[in-house]
Amino acid sequence: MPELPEAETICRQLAKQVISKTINAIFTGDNRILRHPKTPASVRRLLKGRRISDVYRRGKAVIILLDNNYIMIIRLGMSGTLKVESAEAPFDKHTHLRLLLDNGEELRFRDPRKFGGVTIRKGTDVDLTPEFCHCGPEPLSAKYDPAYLEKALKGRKAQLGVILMDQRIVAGIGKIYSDEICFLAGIRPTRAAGSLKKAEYLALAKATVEVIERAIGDRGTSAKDNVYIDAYGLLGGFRPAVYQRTGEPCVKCGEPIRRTSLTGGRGLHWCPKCQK
DNA sequence: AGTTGGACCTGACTGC
DNA sequence: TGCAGTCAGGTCCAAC
Repeated sequence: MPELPEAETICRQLAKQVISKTINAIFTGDNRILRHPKTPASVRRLLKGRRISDVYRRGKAVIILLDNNYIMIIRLGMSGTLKVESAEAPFDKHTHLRLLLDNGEELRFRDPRKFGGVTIRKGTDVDLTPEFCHCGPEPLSAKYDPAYLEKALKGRKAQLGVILMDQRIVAGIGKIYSDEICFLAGIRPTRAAGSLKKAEYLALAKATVEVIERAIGDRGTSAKDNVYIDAYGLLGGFRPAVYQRTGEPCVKCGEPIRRTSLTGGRGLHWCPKCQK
């Protein structure tokens, strides 16, 4: 499922293909993925004839900046993909948005599970939009350091593994990397987030940066039942140490990986020996 | 305010 | 073989 490294990979690939292209036509599929505005007519009005001036990432979202000072926010949900293809290439029923570019190619948003969506807002600063005005710092920014973490997590009783996925605390982390960061930091994701010692906040901050940088280097993660592919249709190369490895031996000590259930079939994965 | 848990959605998988 | 049931999870929302 696309988290920060997956979204970053897609952004870097898309940037090369769509920046400075003009959107000549807009075709929609299932309109439920249109979050704001909600109608195809409004989306067409805002996008038609616009030139794409930039593509970048914020958290897990792909941000497309338009020359009319509007921002398109594309959330990939858990099964969303973005691809540039020839307008002649076939597309299936899960392709919900197609933007025809002036070079005869189409930027296509496909999302079978429809957890993703497209939002268009006025402005040039995504952090001022309702979608991101409460979003936490990027984990690879200077703002995200041990002192920030300690302050943000102080007094919090929720499990660390859950808090790390809270986009208001830190942007871009989901299930895979929450598990992986806790493992690398040697801290159980089931611990109350506010119970960490100073050295542990330091370890957590360091582990976050290391895991995210490594995952970006590997172009993201494609887990067992995971449908993530990048903008070139390739699978990610990151191999999780604990995520979805319940019962399998820990890569460091061989102890079977444990899984703690959360609500809705979700779970935290961790090594009972390596993580305290 | 912080925390918990259900709903959304569908392909892939499991079990009878 | 076929069909019902289960699982996965990002985000939003309701309820304690």
